[in-house]
Amino acid sequence: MSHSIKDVALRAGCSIATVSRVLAGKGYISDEARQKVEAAVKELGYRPNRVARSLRAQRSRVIGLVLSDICNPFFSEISRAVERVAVRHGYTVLICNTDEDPKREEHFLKLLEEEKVAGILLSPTRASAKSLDSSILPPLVLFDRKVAGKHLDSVVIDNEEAALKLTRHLLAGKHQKIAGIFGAKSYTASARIKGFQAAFIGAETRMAGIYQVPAFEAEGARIMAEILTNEPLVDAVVCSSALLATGAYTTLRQKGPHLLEAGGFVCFDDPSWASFVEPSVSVIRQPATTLGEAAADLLMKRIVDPTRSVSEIVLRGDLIERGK
Amino acid sequence: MSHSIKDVALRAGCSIATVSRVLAGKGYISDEARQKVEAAVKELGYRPNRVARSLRAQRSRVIGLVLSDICNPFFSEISRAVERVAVRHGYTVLICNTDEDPKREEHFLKLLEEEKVAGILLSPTRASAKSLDSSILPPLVLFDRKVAGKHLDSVVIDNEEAALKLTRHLLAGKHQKIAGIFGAKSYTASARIKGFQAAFIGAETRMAGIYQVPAFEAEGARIMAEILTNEPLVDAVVCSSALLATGAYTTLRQKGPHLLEAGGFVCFDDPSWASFVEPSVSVIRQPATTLGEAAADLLMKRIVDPTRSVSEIVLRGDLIERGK
DNA sequence: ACCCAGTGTGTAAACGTTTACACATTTTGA
DNA sequence: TCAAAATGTGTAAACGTTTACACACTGGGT
Repeated sequence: MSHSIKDVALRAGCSIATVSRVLAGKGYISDEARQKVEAAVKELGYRPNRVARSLRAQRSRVIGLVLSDICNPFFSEISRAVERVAVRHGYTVLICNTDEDPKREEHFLKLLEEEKVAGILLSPTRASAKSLDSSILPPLVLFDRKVAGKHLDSVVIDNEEAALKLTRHLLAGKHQKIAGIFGAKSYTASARIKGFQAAFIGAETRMAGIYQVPAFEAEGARIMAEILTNEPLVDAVVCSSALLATGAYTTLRQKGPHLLEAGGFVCFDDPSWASFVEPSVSVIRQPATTLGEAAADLLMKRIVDPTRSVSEIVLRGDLIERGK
Repeated sequence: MSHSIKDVALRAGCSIATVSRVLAGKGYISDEARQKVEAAVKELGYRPNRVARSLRAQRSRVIGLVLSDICNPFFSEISRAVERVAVRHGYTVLICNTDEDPKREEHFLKLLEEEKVAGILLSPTRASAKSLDSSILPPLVLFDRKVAGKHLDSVVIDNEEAALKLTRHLLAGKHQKIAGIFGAKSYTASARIKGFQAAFIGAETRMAGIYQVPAFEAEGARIMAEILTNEPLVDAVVCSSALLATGAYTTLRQKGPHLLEAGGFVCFDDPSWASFVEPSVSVIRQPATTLGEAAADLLMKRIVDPTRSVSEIVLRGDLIERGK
């Protein structure tokens, strides 16, 4: 068993209040007491118990990060940024994978409340409105996605604009029929679909189907194969995330290289290979690190001042034009 | 403020002990009491305070995951597996990025001890031996890397054997001079270097330099360019991680396509593009999910029974032969 | 000589649980 | 019929902090 503040007090020959004050560095302390306490702390290798601290303070130095898939490079980049900012402010990060499942999301939000975390960063699933008002939650900042009808701190990317930009870029080529592959269930996907559709207004190129599948590589590969057989006239594809794009690209390499050679493939998220395949593929690069940092910063501010006015930050994706 | 067990007791017309017993489901409780308590819990929307629980129990339902970079796909796959297992056992995961910095590692280990986590999963940096015995740590399982001279639970991959296998595969081709790019500072890197070197014993092909750099994409690109200019005779490269490989590959696309065309590039970690570039590249696929699950399982067992005998699990990497 | 502000320290309550112990009542078994 | 065991409940202590409050002492200004 490790030592408690009592042991330190005993050793330093003072009361636990004095020890606590020395540790916290506030209140009046004589030099003599300070030195004795510091010596005792060192000798015993005393480390304060954060659980006790949290209980007393009614708030811990932990923040919760609730996201749908830490293996998605977009989210892992965000996690990294969040962790950095948190550590800089003396917080640690509790990570929760929802897999886009509202049940799991609700479970985690409750859990985090029970853990008395100082704040929560959440990229909500479609159906999360309910879980949000059902209980008294700690300070909360949304990232990547918003919740309809809720006025909350948030940091998102203008997905509609980005998808519009990306699709228009494709439209500038001479493709006849463009299909779109998007993630299922997410706010993000809907926004991108809107932008995708908007790009066709007044354009000659015809839009083919809009496909929504769970955001995994295998799903991207599967749906791409399906499109290739069901809609043989499709000669261009917009892909809504690195994971889906990687899967779709693999399929295209095998079963639709003509499409790739004609530059008919673009996607979100700048996967590493996009720059070195031939021809290289144009992408929307999402500022994931900036997003993660902004969201974490916002949360820190919200924790310090719960009454501050709501911030809704919108970032823009960058179109990186490639294609040989 | 949310409700406490006291409020529930008041509402249910019993003592807090009874409420606690109903919630824990142990001890003798009458049906009447149980129903009243359950009703009160529901009406008040009561949720237990885990911080108080942890303080009382001297152990929380949180485990710490200490790794060097969550953006590294190898580690993010592990994180995901760990999180899954943890949640299944009713735990949450506190994530800590060390960036291979022993100072940060030491800081996090102390922090996790202060948080009274139930256990720790650690992929140690080179210099972590000290921080490991300096304090009384919670149950600990090492993953991906071991610590020399310590007999601790661990799950690692046989990196020497894997590197040997991978290099031999390259040796079967007709390359003249093979360079190796490895991560810096890590136990893993040393083991892979050993295997790399061992492959040349009795072989005709000459080994060129062994390069060690921090495991980031940009570093891989940089060092690859350096090799190309400093050792123009190098006609094959072994790369020690997906991150380094992606960087190195990008450079090679531009400045050394002949090397790629001759199949002179192999790496660890099966990055997504390895299968669809031309010619496709052979890799060692590391069983990251298996590793993460095994490590988390081991930790769960260690938490339940601190006296059980130490397990050192060694997994094998799979050589995936590609190349056109 | 007295008061007040500024220092320095200790005591004890509080945070929300779990649980050992005590006590009361009921059931069981001889 | 009575002891022992089983059942049900409450009281209070403990976990390790922080901090309000009380108290004591110092020194300076009147």
